[in-house]
Amino acid sequence: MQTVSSEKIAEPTTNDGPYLLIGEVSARTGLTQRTIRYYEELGLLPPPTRTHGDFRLFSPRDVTRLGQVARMKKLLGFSLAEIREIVEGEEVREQLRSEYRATEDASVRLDKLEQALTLTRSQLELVDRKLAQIVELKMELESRIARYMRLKQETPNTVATEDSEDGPIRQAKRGARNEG
Amino acid sequence: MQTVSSEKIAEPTTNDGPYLLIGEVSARTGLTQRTIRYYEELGLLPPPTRTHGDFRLFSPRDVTRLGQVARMKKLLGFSLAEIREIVEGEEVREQLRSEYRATEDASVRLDKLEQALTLTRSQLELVDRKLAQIVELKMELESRIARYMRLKQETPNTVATEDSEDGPIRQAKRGARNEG
DNA sequence: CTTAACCTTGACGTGAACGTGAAGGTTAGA
DNA sequence: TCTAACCTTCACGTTCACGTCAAGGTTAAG
Repeated sequence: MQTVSSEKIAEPTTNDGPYLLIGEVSARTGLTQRTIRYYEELGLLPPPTRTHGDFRLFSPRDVTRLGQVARMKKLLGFSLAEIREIVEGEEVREQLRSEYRATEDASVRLDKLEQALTLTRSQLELVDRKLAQIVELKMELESRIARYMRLKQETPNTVATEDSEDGPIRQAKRGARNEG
Repeated sequence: MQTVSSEKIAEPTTNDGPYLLIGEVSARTGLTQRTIRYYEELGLLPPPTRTHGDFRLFSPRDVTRLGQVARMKKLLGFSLAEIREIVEGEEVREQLRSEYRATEDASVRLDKLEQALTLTRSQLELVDRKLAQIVELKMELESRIARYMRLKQETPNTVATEDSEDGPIRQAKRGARNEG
């Protein structure tokens, strides 16, 4: 479809990889073309390479990155500005990677690895903080549930499981919908 | 201070609690007055009682609720519309609670408890889903860290075994006219 | 060469979630 | 009673995160 095959391009920049046009990237990531361009505009994505006609060519790495950004936004609820900060770290990480690959010097490589580790760990820490807060919320709900269960057991048992479905509780009944 | 003491109110709805004016609520929750009114407008908060001069009087429960809403938004990244759905469940829960307390009938009480349980469980499920997704993200970061650690250990004696599918990344070749 | 299906950059529109006055009423204290 | 500090309801403004044309260039195929 919109992958860029080697010889078809008049004189592209790089045509030996599975580079994608924006339409295909959009289809694969679920993001709209507008959104993708917007993310690039905000610096959430490194400027992709272009064909000589200025069509954007997205590397697999770019696509992965877009997925990361989308998830950050959806899962962590971060603003795009916050995500950019995180992702700028990612930039550095790739920079480190290329520096790593550019040398044979083991000590330099170790240094780069160490820096990449530090970076990734700080990203992880960010996620962990969110996680902890959500776990807290989860525990509150669980203790509430436990309280209900306790009350249920303490309530003297009668034989009736009859349905008295009148009154304003109909909403609650409706609220208990089926699960998938 | 903006707490409302009992006798000062001309003829409010309920004046035996530590009811607060919006300014104080704002100070305690960190939300602006505008935001609080907006949340009420959206139905995220039950309409608070009023003084005879129409000043809003927030119950401690209202304040708690505002805190919950704020956390939902911040932590889960939900839209206010989504939060309203969750919080409507909370409304029902309180309704159930008052109905529970209004009866001595054990079977009715069990029924109410059952409904409250169902409701809270569905809320918990929502939180759990988010949690699971974030854990996934966390694990990715951790595996990345693990990879770095592995590389670190392998580095002293080996050279360039690891190879991903990305080629050398060149920058855009023909200048886009609008680029800085 | 022609054409359809892509793509490009503007540029204006939109909904959500508030911010920011404006104009005026309420409350507590002197 | 008077006033400062609150509060009220409009109502328009703003930022974010895109949506949606519009006008025109590029690419692949016939």
